[in-house]
Amino acid sequence: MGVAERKEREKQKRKELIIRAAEKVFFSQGFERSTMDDIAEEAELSKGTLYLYFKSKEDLHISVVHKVGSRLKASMMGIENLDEDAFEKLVSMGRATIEFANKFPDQMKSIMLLESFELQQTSYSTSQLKDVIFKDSPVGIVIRIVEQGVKEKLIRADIPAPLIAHTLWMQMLSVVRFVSTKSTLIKMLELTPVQVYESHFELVLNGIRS
Amino acid sequence: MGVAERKEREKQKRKELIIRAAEKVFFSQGFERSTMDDIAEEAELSKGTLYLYFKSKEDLHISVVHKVGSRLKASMMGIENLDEDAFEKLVSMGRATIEFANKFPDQMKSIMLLESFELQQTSYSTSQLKDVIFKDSPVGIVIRIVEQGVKEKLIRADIPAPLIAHTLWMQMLSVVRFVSTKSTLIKMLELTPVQVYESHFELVLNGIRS
DNA sequence: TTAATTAATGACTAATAGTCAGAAAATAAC
DNA sequence: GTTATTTTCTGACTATTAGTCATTAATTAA
Repeated sequence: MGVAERKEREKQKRKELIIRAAEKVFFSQGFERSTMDDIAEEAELSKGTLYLYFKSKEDLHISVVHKVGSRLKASMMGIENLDEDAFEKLVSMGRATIEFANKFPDQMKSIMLLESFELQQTSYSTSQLKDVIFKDSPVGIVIRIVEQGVKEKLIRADIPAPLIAHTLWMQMLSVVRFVSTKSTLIKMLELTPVQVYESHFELVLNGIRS
Repeated sequence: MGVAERKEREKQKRKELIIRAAEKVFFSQGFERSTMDDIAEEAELSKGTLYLYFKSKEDLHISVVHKVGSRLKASMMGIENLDEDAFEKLVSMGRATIEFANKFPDQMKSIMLLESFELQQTSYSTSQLKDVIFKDSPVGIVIRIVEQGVKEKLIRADIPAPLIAHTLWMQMLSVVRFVSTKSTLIKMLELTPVQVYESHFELVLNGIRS
């Protein structure tokens, strides 16, 4: 009798529904401004019900950001299989990230916020940790591209590939953060975001060249 | 008659007193957990008085973080005048930052948070902006060191020095953030924080070498 | 000494995250 | 088909706390 299974599926559906409603509310009003009542109304459920599926507003927020993160990752999945060398792929991934940040600035900010916070407070087992890091974040892809680059003798082999990959990803996030938070400064320096990004690629790729 | 001046000084003193009290409370309980009543009690003032000096909890928070930021900067002031070449100075500044982050992890986190947020929401005039960026953040020092490096022909001249400097500083913050938020991951990769930092210096300085 | 100005207070309001006893709906038992 | 049991949902309620403001106290000027 598949009743339990169906209920399980329905539960998951409700959860998704709530996440969708919360995403809508969070990104239209901002996290702080959004109340659980707003989200409940958007989801056409009562507030109490939200707490059956998420233990707190913060918990719901994390689910939303995870969802956004996996969307960014999805937008990059194609790049790994292109017929390009490692450097070209890394630049393509960078450009995809920039494009995402331009199209969905708030979503990008939330991803960066997640990357800054999550692991310090939550405690995962080692195996769960792998999932968390590699499921939503694009860093898993970057690692494989760096490994490809080491094989191609394009990227230096004296530093472990995963470390290079994480460094690249952090640096990518930091330049996106810079452009989005310091745009006034960039104008003041008589630069454009494009110049900042291009210099970033130039500096960073020069650093990892073998 | 210097009454107005004395009063002005006393006002400033009160403000400092409140900032000190708030710093104590914020860093012992965390920002979210700290209530304005806690801070008022620590400052031996009533809550209403806090609002005579700061327009909101967030405003007070920003003042506290600015103070912490200028302390980090102060700990670096000496380096600029050492008898070292630009690369050595940059590494020294990096190490000073790491040391600060190890000694005062919460304070460092708050600085990183400030660097992510501030400018997007507040609106300064161009001249004020310069102050905000260069008064508390160590980036002003980094710019001068990079300029020295360009003169010494150690650092590439094809990218504007301020842009290189900002990139370096962002990257420094991002590696500190990485080490502090992803320590479990670093262990998983069988690495140590020291290795992560050393690779960072190696990659980054290699990138800017002329 | 009195008037006027400035600073400080803390009881009060408004907003909202999270709870929980009871209602409603779905499922199982007979 | 009816009743009992389990699951899901509800929204009124509580607790907390940021921020306000009428009142009081202290300081300065007249």
